[in-house]
Amino acid sequence: MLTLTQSISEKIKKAFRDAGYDESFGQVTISNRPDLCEFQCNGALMAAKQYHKAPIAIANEVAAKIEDGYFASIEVAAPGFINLKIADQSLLSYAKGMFEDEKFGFEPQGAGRKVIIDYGGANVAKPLHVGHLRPAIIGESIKRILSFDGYDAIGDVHLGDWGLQIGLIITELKRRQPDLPYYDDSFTGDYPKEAPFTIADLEEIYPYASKYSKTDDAYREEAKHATKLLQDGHRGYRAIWQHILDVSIEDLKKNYDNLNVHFELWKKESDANAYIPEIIEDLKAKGLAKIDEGALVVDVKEETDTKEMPPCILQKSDGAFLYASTDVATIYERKKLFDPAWIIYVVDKRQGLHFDQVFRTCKKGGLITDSTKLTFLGNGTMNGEGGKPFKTRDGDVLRLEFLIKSIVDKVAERMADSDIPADEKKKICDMVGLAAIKYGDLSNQATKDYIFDIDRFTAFEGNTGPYILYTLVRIKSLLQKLGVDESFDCGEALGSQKGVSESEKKLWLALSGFPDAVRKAADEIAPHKICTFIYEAADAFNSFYHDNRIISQEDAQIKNRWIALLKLVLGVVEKCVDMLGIKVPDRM
RNA sequence: GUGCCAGUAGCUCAGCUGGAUAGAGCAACGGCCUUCUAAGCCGUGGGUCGGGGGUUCGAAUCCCUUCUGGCACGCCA
Repeated sequence: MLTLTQSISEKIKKAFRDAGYDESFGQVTISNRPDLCEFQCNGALMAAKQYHKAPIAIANEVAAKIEDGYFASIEVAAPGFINLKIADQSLLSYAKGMFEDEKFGFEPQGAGRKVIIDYGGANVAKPLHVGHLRPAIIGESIKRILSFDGYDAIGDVHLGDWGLQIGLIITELKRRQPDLPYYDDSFTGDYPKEAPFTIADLEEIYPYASKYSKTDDAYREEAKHATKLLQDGHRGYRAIWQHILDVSIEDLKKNYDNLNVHFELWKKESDANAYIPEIIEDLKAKGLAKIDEGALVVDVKEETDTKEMPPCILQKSDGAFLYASTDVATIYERKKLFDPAWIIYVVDKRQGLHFDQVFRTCKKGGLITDSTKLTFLGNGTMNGEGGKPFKTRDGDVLRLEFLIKSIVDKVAERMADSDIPADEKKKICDMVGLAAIKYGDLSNQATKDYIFDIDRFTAFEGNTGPYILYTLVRIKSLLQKLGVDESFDCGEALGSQKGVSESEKKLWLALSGFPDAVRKAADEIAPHKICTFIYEAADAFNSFYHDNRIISQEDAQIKNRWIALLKLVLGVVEKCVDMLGIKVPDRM
């Protein structure tokens, strides 16, 4: 079905046509002057130039042609705006269509197309830290939005398991436990099933080794060498690597689960490793990959470049592969295994140049064709107070679980007086805390840096996740008190326009913007547009709620229409919140 | 040095494919709870949209320039 603005636009376009003008000027938008009208058309202003005519004259001619009955008022305002108010019955009739549609009037566009969203960025052997939060939250939301838009949306965690970090751990572990069989080249038996370390050990070993390698060149060289040996298939190192994977992935799954972030694919950089040699041979054969300063590189400069564009390095002078190699190979692998129409990377924006190089290499080398769109969605950084990077008091990166805990604790403080049983309350605090974090994050543009202020996010007033949840909980509670069940016929309840108040109409209008809002969010891969819609709907609902006593309403027709309204608010907003990856409690 | 991004109310952010009086939340101030959850609602004050040019009937939005801040620029990921 058409969205409300589309369907109004159709009528205005017809009027432009009937008045002898190009119908493209009939596009209608939601009014930016709600005091004057609900919808506006600026087409007469734009048509004035082409037809060499005063805009006001065009507007008047067009307004005279607009079909009567659908609108409550049609006004022309200087210098040439056409201002429209929709009639109650037209609006309710549109709302009826939303009820009857599985997606509330939203027309999916992605059917039959596969999109892979790469938004994990987690590394094995390293705990999730605050830097992992944004890609996880944004990526999960984009996946849900695109899935709603009909795409076959696949989230891939794409674990970092193949770089120097593993070499560092192997080296450090060797220093600490040199007698382990993994380091004995003459060992031919089976390696132990059990890892010689726990996740807690790894979380200590890696930072230590990383730090130490910066002060000791020989140590660093050894780690690089270990990385190379691992990639070349060193048996013992492969076994250690497998232990690291086993221990880490279990822990990561648990942590992502707690965030309500889920991946369809748990692929790893190493999975793409097998493709690297053939890709390199191919690129060499095509004359694209060349030795430069000892490294194997692909020149990715383009004539239109206005900036320096360093080549994409596929193989280091010591023969080892690196970040760019695995990313190129990953795209190749994805093309081969899934042939997606679209691959979206939700990764820190500081990696923009790297992905530019990788994408160009893939396109130049024919590893990917025009049938697969590549998008780099660089997310901005989450900063602490004063816009400075989020650190602990000691200056270390803050672990994600600590951040979440501090938010949930604040929520619990707020809920201390509630008489909800402790175990249920705990679950509610988790949900509300996560909603505070996610809504706070997603209501900002994904590509911009933003300030995460714990006190502000846990304040629970204004445009926040908890406010949204509170609103939904209110509605749930109302419907429960009203005893409304599935059999309630919303369509029939919309038959009467009796006594539609201003606040009620505003709420219907707000809800009718759902298809447009989701369309924009999907087309622009911009979850914050969903947040804007949610807030406007919640705001309109709370005004309506304040103005009208629903349960005690005696007129059955009005009461039933209000029940339908409640159901539509709940259905639409819950859908939106779900697209953000936020869960709604039954009470709070 | 080259390039990218940002600069909008005291604070945090929307708005940016040109349109009417630039919006919201927080903070400040003033109202509203014997009545469906006050984590709410209603209202007041607060902005030469970093500065300067230009294009246009019309610019926060497009172009140029300049200042400030952040980031990235060959063998880390």
